[in-house]
Amino acid sequence: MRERILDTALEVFNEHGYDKASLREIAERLGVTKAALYYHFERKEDILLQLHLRLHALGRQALDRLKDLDDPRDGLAAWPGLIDHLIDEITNNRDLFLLHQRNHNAFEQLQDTEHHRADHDDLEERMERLLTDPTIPLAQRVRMACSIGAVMGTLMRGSEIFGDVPATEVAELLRDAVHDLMGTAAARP
Amino acid sequence: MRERILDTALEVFNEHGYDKASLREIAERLGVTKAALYYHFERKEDILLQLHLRLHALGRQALDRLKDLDDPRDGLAAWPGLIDHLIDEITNNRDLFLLHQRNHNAFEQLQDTEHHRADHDDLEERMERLLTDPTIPLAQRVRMACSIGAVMGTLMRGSEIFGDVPATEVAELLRDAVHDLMGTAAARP
DNA sequence: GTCTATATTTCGATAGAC
DNA sequence: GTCTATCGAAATATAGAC
Repeated sequence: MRERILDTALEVFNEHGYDKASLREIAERLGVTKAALYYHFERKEDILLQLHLRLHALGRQALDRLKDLDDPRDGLAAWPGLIDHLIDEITNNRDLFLLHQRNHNAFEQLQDTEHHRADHDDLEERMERLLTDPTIPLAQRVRMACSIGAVMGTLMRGSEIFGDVPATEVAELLRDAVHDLMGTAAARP
Repeated sequence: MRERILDTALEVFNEHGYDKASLREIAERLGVTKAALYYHFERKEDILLQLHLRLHALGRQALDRLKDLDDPRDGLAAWPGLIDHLIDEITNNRDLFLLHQRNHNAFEQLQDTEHHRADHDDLEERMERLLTDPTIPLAQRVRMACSIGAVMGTLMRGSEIFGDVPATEVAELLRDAVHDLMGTAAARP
């Protein structure tokens, strides 16, 4: 039941935005009442938190692979694999990524109240640490940020723009584009 | 005074998100009361609408330039100029773009209630029309979407990641990156 | 144009029965 | 685990004086 609530909440949150989405509507879609939700989650915020953890789990393994490299600069070699992974994950979990992107403020305020800051080692912070790593040339870091933005920006609104094109075809073109984007970076100082 | 309200509202909206931002806080920062705001704007929604129009004005001229081309495929030649323009506009109006990106749902619900759909010819719709234009090869359209995502994604979180780097330097690297991204696209079928 | 009230609504959250 | 009923808070919005 917890999972059913989370699935439905994800739907409603994406339709109205987290703030304007009401627990009443979530409950109604599940055929129960508001109070029933409070048996499974203490606060509305906790529902969002669990969805955040879903998202976090998706990225953890990918970033762990990068982290285990001895030399952070080897990250460049691992980058294409990371991007491929990202493309797959966004394609398979677009709702989750959409929620995160379009409710940025809600997720930010989540971290303020978050009690378990110690263990959860936020996904975005790790990405930020990577993009600010001074041992990586600035030009490359900019291109890393570009590639992430390109993948996100293209796939997020994917269904509206490239909705009539097979997802695998878009993914392929996307990989090509990012390849060109990162490829020439190594040739520069 | 209207402009002062809009400026302050933009600040508060970006700090707490549109939904959680209260008119009380906006009024307090201006040293007036809530009721005073209602003399200048009929509803909270109208404040957001005016900020939307500010954003819309920024993009209109750029897209108009593209629109006036006889052959839509000439858009490819004009694309680098459009991207340069976009980079400048985001750099000079980051708060406005941030508001739009991080409160997507609020802006969506804005259009539902919007009375003046006729004239306002939404910026996003025009961009979407361009990216779905079937006379442009799919590979190029994907790269157009990529370049927009790259610019947005990099500059939006710019102050947090590349905050210690001069904006002009980031912009320069960004232009290079987008150039490589679009450059090789022409060489493909 | 700005103020002091106050009306109205909606939502998150709780208490206690079943 | 789910229900009915209700509380309390907060926000948008309005009425009318100055």
